[in-house]
Amino acid sequence: MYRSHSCGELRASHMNTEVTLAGWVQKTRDKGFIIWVDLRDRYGITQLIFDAERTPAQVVEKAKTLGREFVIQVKGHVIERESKNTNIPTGDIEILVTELTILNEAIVPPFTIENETDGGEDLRMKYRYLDIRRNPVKNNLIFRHQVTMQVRQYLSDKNFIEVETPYLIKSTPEGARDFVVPSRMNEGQFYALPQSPQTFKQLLMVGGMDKYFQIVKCFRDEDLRADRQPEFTQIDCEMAFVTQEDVLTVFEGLTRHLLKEIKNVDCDEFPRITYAEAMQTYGNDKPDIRFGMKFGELNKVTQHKDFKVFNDAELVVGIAVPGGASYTRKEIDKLIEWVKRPQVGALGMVYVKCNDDGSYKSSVDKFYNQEDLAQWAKVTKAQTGDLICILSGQKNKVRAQLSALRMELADRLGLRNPEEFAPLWVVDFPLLEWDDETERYHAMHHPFTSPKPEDITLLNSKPGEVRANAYDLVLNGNEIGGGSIRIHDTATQALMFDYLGFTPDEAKAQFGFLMDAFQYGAPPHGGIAFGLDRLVAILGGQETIRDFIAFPKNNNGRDVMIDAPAAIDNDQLKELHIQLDL
RNA sequence: GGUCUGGUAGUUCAGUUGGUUAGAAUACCUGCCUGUCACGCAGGGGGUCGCGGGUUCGAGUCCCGUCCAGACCGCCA
Repeated sequence: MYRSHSCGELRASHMNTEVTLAGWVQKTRDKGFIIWVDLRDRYGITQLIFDAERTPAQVVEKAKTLGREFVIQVKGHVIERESKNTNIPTGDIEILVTELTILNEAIVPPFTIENETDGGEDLRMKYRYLDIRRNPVKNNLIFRHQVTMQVRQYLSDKNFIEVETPYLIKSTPEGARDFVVPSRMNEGQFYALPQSPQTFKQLLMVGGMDKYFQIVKCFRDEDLRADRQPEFTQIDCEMAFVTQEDVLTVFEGLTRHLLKEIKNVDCDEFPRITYAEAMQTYGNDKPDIRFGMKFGELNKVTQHKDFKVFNDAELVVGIAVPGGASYTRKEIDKLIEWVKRPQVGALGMVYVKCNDDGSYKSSVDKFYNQEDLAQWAKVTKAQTGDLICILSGQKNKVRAQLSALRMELADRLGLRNPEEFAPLWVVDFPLLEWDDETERYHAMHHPFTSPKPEDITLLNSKPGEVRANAYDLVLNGNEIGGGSIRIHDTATQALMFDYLGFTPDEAKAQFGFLMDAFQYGAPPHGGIAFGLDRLVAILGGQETIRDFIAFPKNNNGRDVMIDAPAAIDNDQLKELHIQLDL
């Protein structure tokens, strides 16, 4: 045994006992007559003392050679500190060392192993094993473990069983780009890594495993973001013999359980809004409802004047910014510049100051009088002291732009408190989505999502208006889960594939196994998948998922620590029958 | 594929209209210090200013290209 106790557990009650500790040297403080060493492990820090009067001389000499991150083992007695440190749990005691063993020396680390490190992002990623020694990253990984344990606990208690599905599967053209793995034994053929275990969990339903879940890696070869990694983890769930209501109930329960167990937050029943409402009210299908600033559509109250910009616009829509009337002209100009950036893409912004004296001052006073502006304030629910920001143009674009502005302003106003949690369901997503590039409809969720029965007749006339039995769970402006009731009969599935532009042969080649399975008694089923990395990050109060992943990839999908991806040698390529064309 | 921001000591950063020997903090090394815990004090070492080209008497600074990192748009059923 290298140690009798951890570096986090000794207290005054252990006084005078002999202990053996092992860990890393966090810091040495050499006062000449006494050397203190902070010894660190996963559990905490314990202060060691090497005292010229009480410690053997050769031990003191050895202590003088210790550097940061040396791995050492010490034997000694727990003694009371003369001056205590109330900042750490072990602050009442220290270890008077009698034996010191250097288990391994360490070169000077490239950044400090402290809560507030001096290391930048890329350096920390390159030496991630050192970064993990720091409390913020270490605690995030422990936090993630606690969340996954609670998920397993809850679902297992509800009679779900965890089943593993394969990682080497078949590529499909729908959806994200696949990561692809060449097969040595099958010349010229490739596996694909799953974007999700979707078809397998449906086949498990056909197999009678009526409540399934899996905490599973998924892979998508798309560009990264702060909240997107090429390999990520889903809590993947599916149930048979359920309606949408059943699924929402179970997973609202799971989410409530996690908020209670992990954050000690009690939630009321989650609000539900339709996709159409979300788009109209927040310009976004994953609204952050911790704050207001709801959209007010102003077409009716802006027409019939000479302001051509608004008259010609498909949508004129505004939000009331709390306290914004006090912004200076310069601040508002900056805001206008912000919405005109290419990332947002607005052509301009009209604003109205709701002055304290009840009057209004707008950038379009030339066209609108005080009564008009009062109407606008009413529609956007602007109060005295607010600033109304108005964008106009093509409906979908304007909604996206104003949504971006709403989120930005909320950030600036501190309305997005990471310790506040506002979950909601967004339901009734459209089944299909028009894609300008390919000039056809795509499945908005995936091709196995069932249309609402009452909307099926619209498939031929107004395909864009067909609603699906699809839903997202949204938390603080992030989609943390999404799912649907699936198609479970061959005929409807064939109809969907036909609609999505598959010929019967293509559908058979790619999803024949699923269509076949449906012929052998597929139960009605549906499910949901949560993005675990994102969920954990949000519960942990952060926007970026990287520090909740032990070994994440950088912006370009690289692991800078192991330097992957990398070229492989010609023998390997030859064995795989692959020729590079670079 | 695109937009924006950044790249200067081990590290985090400052560096004025282009002008002497490129600075600070921290880390590191040496010495001192009778209770430290962000210890303190004194001293020291440490730089291809990402890379390549250009403008100029002169470039960390200006221009072009390129690489790297981060955020975002496209993309992510």
